Amino acid sequence: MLDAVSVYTPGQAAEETGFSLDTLRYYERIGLLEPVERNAAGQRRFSDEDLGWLGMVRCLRDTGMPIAEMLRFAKLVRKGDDTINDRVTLLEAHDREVEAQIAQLREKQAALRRKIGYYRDVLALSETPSPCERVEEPQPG
Amino acid sequence: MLDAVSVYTPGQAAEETGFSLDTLRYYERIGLLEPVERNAAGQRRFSDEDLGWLGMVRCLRDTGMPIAEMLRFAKLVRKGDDTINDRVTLLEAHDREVEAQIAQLREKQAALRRKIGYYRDVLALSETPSPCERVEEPQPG
DNA sequence: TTGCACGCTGGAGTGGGCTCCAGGTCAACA
DNA sequence: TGTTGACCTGGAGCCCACTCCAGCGTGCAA
Repeated sequence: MLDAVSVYTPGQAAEETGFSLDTLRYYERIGLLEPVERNAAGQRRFSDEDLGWLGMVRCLRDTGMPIAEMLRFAKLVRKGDDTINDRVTLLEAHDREVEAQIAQLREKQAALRRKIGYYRDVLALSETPSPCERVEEPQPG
Repeated sequence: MLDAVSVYTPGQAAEETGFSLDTLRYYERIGLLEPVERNAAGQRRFSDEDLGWLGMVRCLRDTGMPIAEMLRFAKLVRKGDDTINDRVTLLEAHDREVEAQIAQLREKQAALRRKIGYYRDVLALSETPSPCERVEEPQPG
């Protein structure tokens, strides 16, 4: 397979990853991103590998992993293939947390919808006043 | 229906709602919670209504609504029944955001699981070395 | 009558995750 | 030759949502 190795300016990297320039620099500063290659003028040139890793970071970040834990994962990756077991353990734990997060969102969303339904009933009754109907429980808010 | 009106100490309210004492005081301070009743000694006594509202707050907070927006909602609630339409609008918008959040989590979770699967394949191959199998794409991390 | 638990206040501090800024370099174009 | 525009650095600042603290009051039980 012919690996077309590309190189990206900071602006392009930001565009591709959705992280801001400042965030990319910040990630490099704290070691979440390994020191990025530079051109003669000292400007960053991101590689495909960098972008791949940033994709992973985005995935973890968007699922709520704190930076401290991403750093732990990054260290494992850098340590080499011996750490794959540990990486799986870490990612599986995270997967379970994501699952829990979704479950909790669904649950609260259901409550939210009940509330909306309650308000709708109130509105329906006030539009068509008929003394026989009644919305059961008064609700907070 | 016989409303057994209860009253709760700050400690009990914290217990019931899962918010810390400091958070309850903070919410009152910023106006997310209306000024709570006091006993002769000036200590807070939370009502069932307070707890009900705090339940709503917990639901909104746990689904990621920022405090500023909860304050907007709180103001509508205080303004009275004329605002029920606005409240529905606000909550429906929030419901859509929750939906989007869940969708995004599911999507990223799928990527996460592909990654875990990839690692598992790598592990399986290194345990049972057989040169015919190959894990397709090298992955970042 | 003292000791402890619980609560009060105003204000300062914290932690996470960026975000902004001044002052500078460099390359390309008009 | 001058002016953009993209990028550099170190360090300060910001926002959110709490969290902690000193110093104080109250009420009950041993």
